[in-house]
Amino acid sequence: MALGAEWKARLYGNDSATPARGGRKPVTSRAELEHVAFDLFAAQGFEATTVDDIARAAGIGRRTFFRYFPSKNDIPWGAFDEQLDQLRTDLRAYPVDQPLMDVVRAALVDFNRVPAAEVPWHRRRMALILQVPALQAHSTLRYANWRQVVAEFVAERLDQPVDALGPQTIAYATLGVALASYEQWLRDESQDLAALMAAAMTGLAESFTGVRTT
Amino acid sequence: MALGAEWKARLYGNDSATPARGGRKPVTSRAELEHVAFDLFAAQGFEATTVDDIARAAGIGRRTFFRYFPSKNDIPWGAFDEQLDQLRTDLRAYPVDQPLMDVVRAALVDFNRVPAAEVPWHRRRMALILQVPALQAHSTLRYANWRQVVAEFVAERLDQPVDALGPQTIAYATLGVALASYEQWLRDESQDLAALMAAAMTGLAESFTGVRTT
DNA sequence: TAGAGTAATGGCACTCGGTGCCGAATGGAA
DNA sequence: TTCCATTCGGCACCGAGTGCCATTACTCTA
Repeated sequence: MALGAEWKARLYGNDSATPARGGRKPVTSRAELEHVAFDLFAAQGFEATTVDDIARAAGIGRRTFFRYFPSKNDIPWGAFDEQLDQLRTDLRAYPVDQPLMDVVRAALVDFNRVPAAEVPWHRRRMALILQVPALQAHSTLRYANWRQVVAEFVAERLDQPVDALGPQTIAYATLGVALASYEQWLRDESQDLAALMAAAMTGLAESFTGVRTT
Repeated sequence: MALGAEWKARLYGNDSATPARGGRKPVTSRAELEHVAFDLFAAQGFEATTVDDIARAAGIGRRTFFRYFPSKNDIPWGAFDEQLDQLRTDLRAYPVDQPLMDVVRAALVDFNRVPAAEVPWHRRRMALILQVPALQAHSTLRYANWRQVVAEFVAERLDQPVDALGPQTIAYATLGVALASYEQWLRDESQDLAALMAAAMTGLAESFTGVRTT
């Protein structure tokens, strides 16, 4: 379950400067398998689609499927971990005098911005992740890395250890904001994801007004 | 995975006024199995312990185990869903003029109060849930019910639909506060869980001060 | 052009969680 | 004792995931 280190090297590209001298060429790609799988999911549902089905539809062996994805549950996640590096960078690109939660909110919104052309695809992806129980569960493990990135940034700003209560709480809460927003976004096509996230964040802030902070 | 309706009836007690006329007596109990399982988990770890191991150690058939727990992942959860009814009640026991987030915070703290005698047990339970990847993942599904209870209460107070952005965001964020607090609590024996939750909540509130709420 | 080396493939067998089925065992009530 | 309800647990089966390993396909070099 806990996506080993080999995978990071294996899954997320050729790691730039890999010589890759010889050897047989991969017969397919993560992207292609993802596509094949999504079609099947749409047709028969996630649970009802077996890895065998996917492999057969893609013309590869079942065993080979598991060389492209560590698990069936990972199919919808694409190159998520790669994007985390971007988030890490983005968070630090904001001026240091900008209030902490403003930065977090802005970065959250940015992180989840997708090109208009990919919106329908992204919807399907997120619908799977947020609505299929097995994927809901699995996603927790993926979110952990995301939270870690946020927590690291907050920890720096607050000059606290990463695993201290403050940074961790904020990271968890921010994730909550994101998830609540996504659920809303999936419910209503016409809503703008970025706007929802901003609204959720400020809404949460508002709900705390009047709470004693000492 | 999605714990069916039969289970609610089956797992969580005799449902008070059940006549239970005749029939063979259960040969064991959830509590006993939980105990046997925890011993094995402590000895060999969660992953390394198979359902067969547990059944054998408890002197029951493997098939029977699954009549007591819907899955291996559910072992540490005890009677969680029962407690939710308590939370639901508690939230409404606070005066209506008490600020929303104060009530949520107080209820959160109350919900997680455990008798001193059970603290060591609770620690082991939560250590499993929060640290074993498979259980981390599975717990998401259990938390959903918890969030629902909080969201319902918030929705009433704000006079919004349960699935609106506000209630959902607050429910998610509150869950985050709880999880961050638990992680902290597990890290340091000497900390008081209730105090950590209160601190996390007010800390989150503080972090929002200065955020524009319009 | 014939290797030699390298990397991906995919079949096989296996483990483990989880389920449907069904006969056997158990205990209360008539 | 008989009937009924309920639990037990074996059996067969499914699907995800893994270790092993021979095979295939590709590149580079002698």
